[in-house]
Amino acid sequence: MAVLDLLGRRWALGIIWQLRGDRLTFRALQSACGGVSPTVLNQRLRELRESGVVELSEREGYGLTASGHDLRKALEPLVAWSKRWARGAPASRSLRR
Amino acid sequence: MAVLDLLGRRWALGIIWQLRGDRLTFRALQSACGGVSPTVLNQRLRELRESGVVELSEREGYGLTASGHDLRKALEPLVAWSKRWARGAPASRSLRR
DNA sequence: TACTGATGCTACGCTTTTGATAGCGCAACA
DNA sequence: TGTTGCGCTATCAAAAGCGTAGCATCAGTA
Repeated sequence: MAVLDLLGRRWALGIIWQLRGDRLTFRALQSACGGVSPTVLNQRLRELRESGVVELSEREGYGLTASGHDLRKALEPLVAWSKRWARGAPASRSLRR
Repeated sequence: MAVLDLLGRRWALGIIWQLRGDRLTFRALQSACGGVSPTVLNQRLRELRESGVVELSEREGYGLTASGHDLRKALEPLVAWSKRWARGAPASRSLRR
């Protein structure tokens, strides 16, 4: 299941989720993701671009490809679940780092 | 989006996916995930248990909770997407480590 | 009473990944 | 000619992950 390898890296899911609406510049994306280090952001973006999920246009910045939008749609049940989960399990959010 | 933090760690999605059917013992789960080190597996399992997604029964090993099964269902569109993606983008699977 | 095998899990040392910060090269603009 | 914003890289420290070995416990068995 290669997709779990692609998406099971830190920020990968978040990046896709942040790009669900308008296109974002590198720096906008960086701050939207809570200040990821540019090293990792760039690495993730490279992987996602090589996977055909994310694309960069010079004018408008980063955005999802058609395939990426499909992926974002496939993520929606997950987000719906997470909302239910956040409501139902308030003690569970304390993951120490 | 705390769920992306929980699930955006290595093996987290895979563990949930492996538990979709029967319950598995620690070691069975370990080999089902391609030989994850017990250190990481145990840490992920602890996080997932604290989040109420996975549970351990002494008799039958690890399995999903009701919430965990919901999550697994929410993951199905993602798996469907990944199959399409694997078919359509054969050049994309080469993520260097 | 050992002995055997399976369980969940920890300890250790090392590699890889991620993080924080600074800054480069470039282009548009004033 | 400076300034601003862009994508992105360099560097180094910290955190996460990995591989291996092994512990403690319990059930079955001889």
